[in-house]
Amino acid sequence: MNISDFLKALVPFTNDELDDILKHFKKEGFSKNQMLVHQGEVSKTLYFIESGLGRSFYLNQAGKEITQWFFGSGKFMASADSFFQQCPSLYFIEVLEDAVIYSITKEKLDELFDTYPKMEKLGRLVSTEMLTKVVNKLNAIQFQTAKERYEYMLAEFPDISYQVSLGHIASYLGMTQETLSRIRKSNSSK
Amino acid sequence: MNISDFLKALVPFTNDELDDILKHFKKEGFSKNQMLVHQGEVSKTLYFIESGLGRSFYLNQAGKEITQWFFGSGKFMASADSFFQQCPSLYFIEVLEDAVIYSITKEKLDELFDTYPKMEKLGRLVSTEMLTKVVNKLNAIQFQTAKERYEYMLAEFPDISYQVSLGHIASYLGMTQETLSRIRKSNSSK
DNA sequence: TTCACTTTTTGATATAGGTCAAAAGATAAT
DNA sequence: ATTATCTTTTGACCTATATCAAAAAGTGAA
Repeated sequence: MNISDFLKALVPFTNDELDDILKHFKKEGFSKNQMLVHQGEVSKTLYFIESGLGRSFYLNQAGKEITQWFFGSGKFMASADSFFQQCPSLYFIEVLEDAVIYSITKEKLDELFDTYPKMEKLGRLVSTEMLTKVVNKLNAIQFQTAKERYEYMLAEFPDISYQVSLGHIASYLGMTQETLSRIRKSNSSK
Repeated sequence: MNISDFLKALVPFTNDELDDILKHFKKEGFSKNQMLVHQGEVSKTLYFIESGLGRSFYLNQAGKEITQWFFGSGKFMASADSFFQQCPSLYFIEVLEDAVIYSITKEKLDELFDTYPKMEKLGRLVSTEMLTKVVNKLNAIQFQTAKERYEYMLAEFPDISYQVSLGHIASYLGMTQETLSRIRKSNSSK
């Protein structure tokens, strides 16, 4: 999804405003497996995925990668804690499928917030929407069986469920890949 | 914590602005066990807790109350999904300790957003902060043992951990009250 | 096409934490 | 004070899912 369509859908920007806003973004292609943010660094960049797929993940005590979130096309992507609070990132951000991405620095975004009250509104809408999604995932994770969690994933992110490796999905859903493999098997035999 | 101190700490409102903004809120006392929002209703009200304590919870399939969030003094409280998306609330909002609460309707809040760009900023800051907290809880719930989750709660909400019943805390942390009771016992014997 | 490497599947076993039931301890109302 | 009600603790047992190990399937480069 195109970034200007996305912006216009949320807040009624004029074309002049949109032009100026888009000037602050940089459009770039990234290829599969590129790492956009590393754990421990302070991330200064917010990404918007026009096409492609990304994820955030961290390394647990055992050194295993734990996927924390998937970012599909038409979504903003960031190491939220690091970008918004300007603290060292707990997460890596990785491109999973070749992607076309718009990016903007924190400074430029803050400029936009100062210039356009409508941008503040956009920021507020995007974060409340994200908040709702995280709360949904939290409820799914907290009170559902492994199988129900996988079904939640299929319902909420149908596209992603088929593009991404079993291990990434399993860690995202808080289960081992063995368990997810068994769930898939039992589902397919019905 | 006082609402005007809270607002001023986040965004530099002038005194005139603050006066006008506060006029849109209503100050009220509520007593323990009062229910402010019921599951299924569309909530039109955002609350700010000056003193006291509240929680959101829902009933699971078995009809058991599952605490979803605690709201301490100096925080905004709402059934976020219902208030922001104006959909039927998945949650109840209940007062747990006698409270002094400021409330504002969605209409009046939207008026404020339209009048004061600074209010948009406030809204954005409050939701990103909330987002960060929910993400933290999600990580705690998803990858920690019951005991670690309780320790996360003690660290993140030390005050609440002692004011609230065992059962409420247990469901908040995604475990049974029996398990939490055993954890507390094993902690105290060390 | 073959070899190296990664991902997924399968099997056997272990365990954290759930469930159920009942006792003990608090709290509140008459 | 006494009874009723609610909350917490304790014990016995069970189950979903983790862990460990190895086989099988898939992918890609030379």
